[in-house]
Formats: sequence, structure tokens, C-alpha cells
Amino acid sequence: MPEGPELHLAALYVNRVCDGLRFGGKVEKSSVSKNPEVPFSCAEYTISAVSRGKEVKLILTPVRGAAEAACVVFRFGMSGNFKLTPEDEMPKHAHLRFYSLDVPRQVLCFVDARRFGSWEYNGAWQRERGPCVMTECDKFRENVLKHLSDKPFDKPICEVMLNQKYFNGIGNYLRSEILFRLKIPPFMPARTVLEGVKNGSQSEGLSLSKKVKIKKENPDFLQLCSLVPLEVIQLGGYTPGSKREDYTVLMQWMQCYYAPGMNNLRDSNGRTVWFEGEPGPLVPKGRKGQKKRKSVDIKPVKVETKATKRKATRGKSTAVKKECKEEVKAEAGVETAVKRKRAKMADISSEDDKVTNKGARGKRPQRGKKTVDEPQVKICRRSSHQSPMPKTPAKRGKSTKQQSAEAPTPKSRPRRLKADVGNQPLNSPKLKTRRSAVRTSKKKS
DNA sequence: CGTCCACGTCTAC
DNA sequence: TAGACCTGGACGG
Repeated sequence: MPEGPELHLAALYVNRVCDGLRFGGKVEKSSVSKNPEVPFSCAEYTISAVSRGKEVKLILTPVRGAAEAACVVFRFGMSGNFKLTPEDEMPKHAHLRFYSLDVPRQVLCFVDARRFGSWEYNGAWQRERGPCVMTECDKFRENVLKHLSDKPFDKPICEVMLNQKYFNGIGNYLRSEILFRLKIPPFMPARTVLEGVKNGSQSEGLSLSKKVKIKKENPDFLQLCSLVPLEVIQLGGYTPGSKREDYTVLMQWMQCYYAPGMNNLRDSNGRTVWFEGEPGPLVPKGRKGQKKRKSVDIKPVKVETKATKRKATRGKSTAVKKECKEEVKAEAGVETAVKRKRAKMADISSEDDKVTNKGARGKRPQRGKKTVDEPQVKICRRSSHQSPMPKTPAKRGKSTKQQSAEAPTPKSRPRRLKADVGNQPLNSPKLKTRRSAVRTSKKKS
């Protein structure tokens, strides 16, 4: 879960669940973690939290006595989070544990399956990280505009957005969502995009109040870097670590990341960027080392994924690979094959409809018609899943002819279509995977 | 069973 | 600018 909003929500979570709780004794580290011990020990202390960008600071405050207050600064890596549980329900991968004085004891755990997360005892916010995009909007903006002549801004905007020196809190899904709102091609040179922001291209010669109004209604790129993450924080029902976590809310909120109909490419660091329309001029060329693309090759009638495609491409010349890459762009065109493919998908989806709850189907937003300040709740159904960031693309409200008719020009699809459990009661015995649906449909035909 | 992929840094060549 | 660092879910065979 961990981009800026998730870190912020984690801090809110800690403050909520630890409110009024007393902790005591030693802080325990799992033996497997390579992070440092936290040599804090105190008979009685409280825990609170603050976040800044992609860091969270836990503050340990002794209740009485001479002990000094301490803190631990966390980074979440790809899978970090906090969770308060009864001691006997400690989750797997709980790498740092703060014990409460309750009977039975409770534990505030730093849970991190992949162990990319880190912490520092009595550490400070990392010096190299810029101001928080969500909680220090003005400083954040200033820090970017002040450094436009720096070298990093030679790069594509999508890559600079992951540079925490300037965009502390933005991560891979946020960059796609933000660029999507303004339809900025991800591989536009960052400086070009930001010079436009600096010059406030929108409202020459208007009265101040008009300017303010326009600013509010049409947030520029840097404002969106604050507003879009703030939207995520505002999403109801989305509370990481709690029992009430409901990640479907986040998935439904996403308009671009892993969304059907969106394009994707690898940036020069091998990270997948999702976008609509043109990629922009600085697309990494088919250099070796570039990771494989993820969208689906549409031509074959049989359901073929990029993965299989890639396998077929493996070992071929760079030129051939490049050609394949060009295909991604070519997919922009709606050819017969695409139609056939989509029709097939529609059939499959209808098939799904027989076993799943129809729920929000057909209520997908119209892509490409949104305005930037449009309210959030886009109904773009994805599967419910334990993680807001499923390992594989959550299948979204793909279903149906209606979708194909609506979506202007779907160019690529998520490579994988995971189990279609969307809107399906989680324990339903009838739960049917996308894959099995495909099989069934094949048998029939 | 094996392969691919994932919300992020880090550091070594 | 490759990898390394990790686990685990989805999918393909």
C-alpha cells in the first residue's frame, strides 16, 4: 500500500488505535529483519505517529519518570504497514513489535512481508527527501519550481515524479493517476510540463478573483500532485491495517493505473507507467535491459497475454523486440482484430455475469470526458482483493458491450485477468475465476 | 511446478 | 543503469 496516502493513513491509524493505550517494556525485533534493534525500554509509554511523504515517524512518549521520549522513522518499502492486534494473533512478518500493558496484551506491529521497509531509531526525516506533497503543499511546489533547471528535470515527467527529492509521497499508481487527469503524456520532458505550470499558462489578464476561481476549478499539475493523494486519504472505508479495510474503494477510485483500455510502458527504470493516449517524445527506445511490456497482444483470437507473447519474442533480435514495442502503439488503432478480441472479452464477461453479482456493471465512467476537479467516486469496478495493489491487475468493470461502445479506443489491457471475484461475496462457493470462465467459454464454442 | 509481477529504495559496476 | 533485496498471488503448463 505504500505511497504517500497510505503512509499518512497508517499514521492516522496508529493515532486512532493507540489513543489511550499504554505500552511498556522492550521493543522487539524479529530475528529475520536486518533493520536495527530499537533499544527503547520504558515501564509505561504512549505511541503516536506523524507522516511526511513516504515516511512515518512513531513517537514514543514515557508517561512518567525520567525516560526520554524517542522516535522511530519508518519507510514502508513495497509492503510495509502497521497493525495493532492481540498478542496471540500477531500476523506473519511482524518485524517490529510494541507491546501494550493490557491484559491480554496487544501489539502494535510493523508488518512487512517483503522486508524492503526500513526503520531508524531516533532518526530524522531523510534529508534528501523533499517536502511532503500532501501536508506541505506550498513548500513542495516551491521546491519543484525552484529547481527546474536541475538535471533531473531533463527526464520524462513520469520518471521525475518518482524522484522523492522533489515529489516526496508520489509513487507508481499516483503518477499515472495524476498525469491521466491532465492527459499529460508520461514521457513529456519534465521541464516542459513544469515551465507551463510556472508560467501559469491559464489565466492571462484576468482579475485576481477570476484567476483564483480558475485556479481552484482547474488545478495545475503541481496542485494535482497534492490533491490527488489527498483524494485517496479522503476515501471512505479505506483504512489500512484495520479490520475494516476495504481496498476495493481504492481500486474503484483509480481511473488509469491497471485500468482496462489504458496503455502501459516501462520507464527507463523498468517501472510500469500507465497512461491514456500518446506516450510522449522521451519514450525509452528499445534498449536492451528494458523490461517487457505488459499489455496484451490483441491479434490472436485465442486469449494470449503479453507474457506468452514475450516468451515467443525472447531471444529474438532487438529489432524484432522493437517491432513488438511498436505494436503497443499500433494497438491504438481499432482494427478488426481488436474488435473481435473485445467482443470475445465481452462474451466472457457476460459469462461471468451468470455467476457473479452484477452489481455496478455498466456504470463505468466515460473515459476521457472527465474534468480534473470532478468528484472522485468513479465507478470502475475491480475485483475485491486483500490488497489495494493486487499483485496482478484487478479486473475492472470490463464486461460488456456497453463498455466497448463507451471506451473510446482501448489500446491495451492488463496482461493478466485475475480471478473475477468482484462484487462476489468473498466466501461464495460459486466464486469463479476469470480463467475458468475463459475455459468454460472455450468449451462451449 | 515454474514464471511473472507487485504501492520502493539502495549500492555497486 | 543493472542488479539486489524479498514474499506471495495469479496464471500457465
